[in-house]
Amino acid sequence: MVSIKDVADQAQVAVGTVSNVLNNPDRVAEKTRERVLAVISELGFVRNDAARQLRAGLSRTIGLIVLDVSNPFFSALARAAEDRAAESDSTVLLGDSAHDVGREGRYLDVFEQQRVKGVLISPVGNIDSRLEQLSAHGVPVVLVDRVDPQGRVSSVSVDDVAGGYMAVQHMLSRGRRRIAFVGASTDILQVADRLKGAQQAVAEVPDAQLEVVEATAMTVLAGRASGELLAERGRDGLPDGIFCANDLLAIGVMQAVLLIRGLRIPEDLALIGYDDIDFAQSTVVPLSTVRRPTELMGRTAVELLLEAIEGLSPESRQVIFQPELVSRGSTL
Amino acid sequence: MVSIKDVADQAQVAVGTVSNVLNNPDRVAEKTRERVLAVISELGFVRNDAARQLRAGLSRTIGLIVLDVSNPFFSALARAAEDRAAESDSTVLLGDSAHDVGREGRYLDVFEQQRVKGVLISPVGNIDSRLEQLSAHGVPVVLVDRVDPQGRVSSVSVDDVAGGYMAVQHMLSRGRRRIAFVGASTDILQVADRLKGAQQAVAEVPDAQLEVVEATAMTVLAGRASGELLAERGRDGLPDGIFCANDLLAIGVMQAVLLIRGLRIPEDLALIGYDDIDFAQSTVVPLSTVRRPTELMGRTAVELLLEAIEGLSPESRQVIFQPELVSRGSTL
DNA sequence: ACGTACCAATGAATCGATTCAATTTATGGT
DNA sequence: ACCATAAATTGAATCGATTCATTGGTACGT
Repeated sequence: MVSIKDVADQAQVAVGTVSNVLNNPDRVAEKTRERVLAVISELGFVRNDAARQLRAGLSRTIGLIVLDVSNPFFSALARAAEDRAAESDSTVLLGDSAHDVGREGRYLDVFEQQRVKGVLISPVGNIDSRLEQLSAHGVPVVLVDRVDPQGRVSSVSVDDVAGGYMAVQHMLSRGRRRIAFVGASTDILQVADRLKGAQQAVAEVPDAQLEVVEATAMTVLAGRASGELLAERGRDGLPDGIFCANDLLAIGVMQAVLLIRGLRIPEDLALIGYDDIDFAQSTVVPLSTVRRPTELMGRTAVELLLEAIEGLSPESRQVIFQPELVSRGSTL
Repeated sequence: MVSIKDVADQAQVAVGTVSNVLNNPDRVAEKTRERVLAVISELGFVRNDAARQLRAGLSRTIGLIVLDVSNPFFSALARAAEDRAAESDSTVLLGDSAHDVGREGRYLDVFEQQRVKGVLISPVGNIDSRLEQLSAHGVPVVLVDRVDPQGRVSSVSVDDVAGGYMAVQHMLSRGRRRIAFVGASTDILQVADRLKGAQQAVAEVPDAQLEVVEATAMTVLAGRASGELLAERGRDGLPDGIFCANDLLAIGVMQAVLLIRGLRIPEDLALIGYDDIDFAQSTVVPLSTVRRPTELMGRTAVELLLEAIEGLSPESRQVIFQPELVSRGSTL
């Protein structure tokens, strides 16, 4: 394996000079620099990161742990984070906890051993003890899609109450009045917030009413079941607008309403989802939905982390983004 | 920052002993070991990976670069690879090239600098020059979902010809005879292979015929367009079985056929896709499809890499997996 | 010709864990 | 009690890049 020493010998300079060619090129005379660079590519020298960061005490790496890489929200966020990190000459190590506490823990261990500069994490469950440990070791943390109730660390998240509000307000503005909310258990914070927003919107319009339909899960199949349940009532008992807590549910509802009951969307029924997954624009009737500013969140998360690393702002910051309404055929 | 030296001082032993507690616990007397472990947790000592691997010359890390983390095929593969690597006390660094040569290159650079043990890669384009460089530096490589035509490195991939064959053979065995293949340009190797398999299956049945419909892309919308084109012909010109080169296309075809033309699946038309994406089982009529053994591929890729690292088998191995038919409602 | 800056280049010390030859301590047999 | 042997412990050397005080050169002004 080629080391800086080999390069130095071959180029007839001291190791310090080679190091300067790499890190402070302007301190080295042009002739020398060229000679060294020539030797570097001739020998195929590649910097040993371990030695660098042993000396430096810190790596140029940021750890990112997401709940599910295959979730488009997280993969897009990860990409944005990587791009932003690259701009600051850092690399992102991506870990997929797959909603598993054990995997999350293993990644945190690895990250600590690697002496990452900081950690971005969308935590599985309660990470209080982990937060303690990381901060005890001086590793900055930024929460993603979650706020720290105690405000110890910075976070980026989305205002789901506003998202729920804008979804329902959109249907109300289109003249719909009998609104149904379809979502899984409100134990899930995000679902509860979206419902809260929906309630606020309905409260502002005198003759509007909101009905809550609890689905068994946040899946297409659960949505289909809820859709059938609603459609069975016949024309009169039917709501004229349905807000689903995510796009998968909405797709299920659409399948039930359209195919199994032969109703028309949006004529008989307006429908809106949440998340703007890829599929939303490919449904039979393109699905209106609420989109989170994924890329901005990824970039901002990295920026908050860099701030924390550089100790610029000692106090933590909770950045909350506003979601965006995407209006498509299902609410025309 | 707590180092092994601090632990040694506090526990009144030599640094070598602390190291042995961590790496060769049975060489240390029980009493000493306990004392050292107590100090370790008391001081919150965390091994410095940089120092370890500087000394060792090699990390305990494997680099994995996939084309798209949000693709369920790759995310499942990545998870399996991580699990397998963990069993061998290694960690996987996951990089998402997002089909971008620049990103791929950046990851390879980082991996080289980090002195990863080896690299698993699903390459974006031609990586001949990269392969040269990596092998020149002695970094073992295993290709994923791609074979090296020159057989220099090991690989894991899927027999797409067999997959195409079993999809069409399945429909033939159900009595279908007028088969259509819907796929994007056969420039894509995978599409070409699946078509080849379809042709083989049809060739084995005297009165069966195969028609090729070229879609503009491998998406739901492109599938819908192709489906409408086919359905426009009316009953007589219609095939009685459609094989789509992936599930997205099949979902599009299903939308067109079912909703826009009011045909029945599978009565009027059998339909089968490829990939077994999550959505396949949630379509209105559950979609039959062909599944690749994703987890096995991930595990095997790691195993081939470990073999190459340990230099057990100097010659490369091309492992080709057989896909599996998943029969659902759309081909009953 | 001499002194003062300034620019380039040098190379020893450093980071922290591991390794291994050397040394100390413990154990058992007679 | 003594020696042989095994077990436990020690600590200096090592990995490779960076840093920085120091040295060697060059240019310029007087």
